[in-house]
Amino acid sequence: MIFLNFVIISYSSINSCIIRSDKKMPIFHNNQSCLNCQHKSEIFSCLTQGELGLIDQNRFEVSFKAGEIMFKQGTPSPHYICMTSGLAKIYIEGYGKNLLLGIVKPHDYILGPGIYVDNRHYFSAAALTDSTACLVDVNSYKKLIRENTEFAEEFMTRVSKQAISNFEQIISLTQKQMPGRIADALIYLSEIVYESNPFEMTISRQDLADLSGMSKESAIRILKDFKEENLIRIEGNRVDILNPAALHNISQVG
Amino acid sequence: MIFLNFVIISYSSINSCIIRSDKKMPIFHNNQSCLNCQHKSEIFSCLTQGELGLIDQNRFEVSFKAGEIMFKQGTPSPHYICMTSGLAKIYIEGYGKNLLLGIVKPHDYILGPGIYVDNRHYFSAAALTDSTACLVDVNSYKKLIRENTEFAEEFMTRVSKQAISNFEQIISLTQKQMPGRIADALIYLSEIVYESNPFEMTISRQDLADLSGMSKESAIRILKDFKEENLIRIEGNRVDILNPAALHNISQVG
DNA sequence: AAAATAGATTGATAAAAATCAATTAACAGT
DNA sequence: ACTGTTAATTGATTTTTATCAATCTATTTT
Repeated sequence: MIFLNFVIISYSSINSCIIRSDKKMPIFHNNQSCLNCQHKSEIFSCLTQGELGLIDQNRFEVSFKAGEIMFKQGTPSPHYICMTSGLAKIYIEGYGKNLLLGIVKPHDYILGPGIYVDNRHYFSAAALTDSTACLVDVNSYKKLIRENTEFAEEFMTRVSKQAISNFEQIISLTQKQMPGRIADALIYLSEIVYESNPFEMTISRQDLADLSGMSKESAIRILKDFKEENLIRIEGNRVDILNPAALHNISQVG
Repeated sequence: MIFLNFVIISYSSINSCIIRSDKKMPIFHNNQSCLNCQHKSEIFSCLTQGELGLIDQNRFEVSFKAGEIMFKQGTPSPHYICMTSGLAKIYIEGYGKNLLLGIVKPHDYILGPGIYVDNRHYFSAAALTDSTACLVDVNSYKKLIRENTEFAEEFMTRVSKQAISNFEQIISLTQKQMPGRIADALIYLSEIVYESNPFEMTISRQDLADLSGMSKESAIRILKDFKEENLIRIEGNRVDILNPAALHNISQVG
C-alpha cells in the first residue's frame, strides 16, 4: 500500500546513441559513439568524456518491430533503454487488463525502480512502431550516480519532476470521470508524445483505454461524444483537437 | 501524464529524535539528541557522528493535536518530518475529494518530490492522533545525500522499494472493484500500520474511503458485507480480521 | 441530563461504467 | 478480388458505484 513512486520515464535522455560497429551484430543506420552524439540529454552534459565513454562501452543497439515486447514485467533488468527511434509503451500487467503508464519516444530513457532493489522489471515495455533503442548496462549508470554528484543530483531532480506529474495522473485515474480522463489522455498525446496538433495516433483504442483506465468501448464512446461536440475531429488515426481550451476545461472539471 | 513516482514515505527512519532543549520553545517529553537516539533507522547508521550532528542541529520538535494539519499541499517545504509519536495521514487534495496516499507512524519520515524541484509540498499531511514529530531542515538531508554515497545509495533503494509497492496501490485503485480495494486497505492497516490483529482503527470511515478511492457509504457497505460473511468483526473502531486468508483472496480476485 | 454536533449507518435512487453481442471497417495474405 | 483476421464501432443490457436523504449513534458541550 502507501503510494508515491519513483524513477522511470525520463523526460529526455541520451539520444542518437546509435550502434557500435560489431561485425557479429546487424549494422544499423548510424554507428557514431555516445561521445559525439548530437542529441544527448542535458543530464549527460554533466559527464566527462571518460564517463560518457563508460556508457558508450556498455551499450548495444537493438531494433524492435511494431508490437514486439521489449521487456516483460518480472524478468531481470540488466539494462536501461534509450529510445533512438520509434515509440514504445510502458505498462503494468494487472488483473486481466493493462495499465498504460506512459509512452516513450526518442530522447526518453526507461529505467525502473527494480534496479535498486532486485534488478527486475516492475512493468513491461512494447514497441508501438518499428523502433530502435540502445540498451545500456545498468551498473554503469549506477556507477555514475555514485561517482558524479552533479549527475546524481540532476537525476534526482528528474525523478522528482516525474513524480509530480505522476500525482496528477493518479488523481486523474482515481477521481475524474471518463470524459476528464480521455481529455487528459488526448492532451498528453498531443502535447507530450506527438508534440503536434493534429497528430497521427499510432496507439490503438485499447491502448488509449489502458492509458485512461477504462474499457475500449467506453474510450471509443467518449471520443465519439467529443467528436459530436466538435471538440475534436477524427479520421482514422488522425486526431485534430479543434478546441483545446474546452478540452482542458473538461480535464479540469473531471 | 505518464506515471511512476518518487520518494516520500520511508519504511522506517530516524525516530526518538526528540526535542532539542530551547528555552523559547515548549519542552516535550524527551530531549536527547539524534546522536544517542536508540531508534534510528538503519539508513542513518551510514552516517558519521558529525553527520548525525548536522541533522541534530537542524531539527526541532513540534506536537500536533488529532486532526491538525501538519503541512498543506502547495505550501513551501523547508523541512522533512520524522514522526516520533502518533499517526498522521498523507493525502492529495484532488477534485472535491482526497486521495489518502498512506499513513505514517513513528519510525517513518515524510519527504516529498518537491524538495528536488521547487521546495513545495505536493500532498498534505494531517495528524490522525495526537502526535509529535521532528522537523528537520531539508538542505541538511540533501547535503548528506550529496556527500555520503552509501547514504545516497540506501536512500535510492528505499525510494525504489516504495515505488514498487506504489505500483501495487495504483493497480489496486484502478483495476480492482470495491471489495478488493477495501480488502487491500484492511490488510495495509493490519499488517503495515497497526501491525496487529485485531487493531483499533484510529482513522475515520471517510479516511478508509479516501484510502480505497470510493465514497464513505460504499466503504461502510463493503465492511458490512465482510462482517456478514464472517471475514471480519467490527465493534466500534476495533477491527478483527477473522479470516485473513479469505481477505487476501478477495484482494487477489479483485 | 439535555442539547448539540459530528460521524456512522441504512435504504432508495440515479449515474457511471463495464460487459455482451453483433456488426462494420481495415488490412494482410493468397 | 477474395478470404481470413484483427481492430473499431455501435446498441442493448447489466453491473458497479455514487449520490441523496434520512436515521441512528456516540461524544462533547452546556
